[in-house]
Amino acid sequence: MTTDVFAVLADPHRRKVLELVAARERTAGELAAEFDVSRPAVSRHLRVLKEAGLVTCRQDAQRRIYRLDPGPLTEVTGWIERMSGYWAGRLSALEAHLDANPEAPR
Amino acid sequence: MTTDVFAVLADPHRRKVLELVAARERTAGELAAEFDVSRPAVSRHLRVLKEAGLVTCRQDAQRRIYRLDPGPLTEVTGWIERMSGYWAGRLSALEAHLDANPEAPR
DNA sequence: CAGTTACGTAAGCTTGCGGTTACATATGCG
DNA sequence: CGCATATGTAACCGCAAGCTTACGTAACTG
Repeated sequence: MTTDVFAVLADPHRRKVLELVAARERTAGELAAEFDVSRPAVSRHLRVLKEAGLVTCRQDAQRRIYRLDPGPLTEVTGWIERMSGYWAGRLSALEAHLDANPEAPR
Repeated sequence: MTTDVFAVLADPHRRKVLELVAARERTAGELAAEFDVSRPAVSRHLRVLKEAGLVTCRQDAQRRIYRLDPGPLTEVTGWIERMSGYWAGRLSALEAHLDANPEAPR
């Protein structure tokens, strides 16, 4: 089971599914109609998204209605923020260095 | 050439490279030493990262020194923010509906 | 210049992922 | 109950992605 959110987001079809369910919940059929690939393929993507916790699914008669759960996305934003944090720290170190060695003043 | 930032971030090795260069720039050899895979494998990851614009590379004698460029990450954060925006809109629509039909008041 | 260091590239192999077709399951309907 | 609708599962296939080994290429070093 692929539980890595980054890997799940790597597929454009899955990202489009998320965009679609972000606005309003949709049935599997409605979602499948938006893609050029076969319905089983979409069904697999939905399973992957569900396993990753990015969508939830409730049943209404024969239909399965999918809804976005943006929770796991915090793993991504958190990682990027940490990166940017380190990056900012590195930059300020560079600035300190440039301040101490002003050979190319702005 | 894979220019899709999401796909580039899908690989854990590449994410670790980014984490490593986020703190301070590193040579290809330093980076390779941090992984259990062969050096050519790391070299390929570096190429992918470079093509995606996530790292830059300058040469110092025989060494290649890699540095983070967080710029392309905005594509990811932007996408997630848009998602969250739609999500929030959907939520407020739900809230409006609940306000208009208060059959389960809080 | 010959040897070493530090990398990247090429070629080939393997595996995993996404796709399709065919089938199973479950619910509503007459 | 029998049929249609809606959807997931199974089995199989092809290809792209990542890994490895072997080799090519600069640049420093004595």
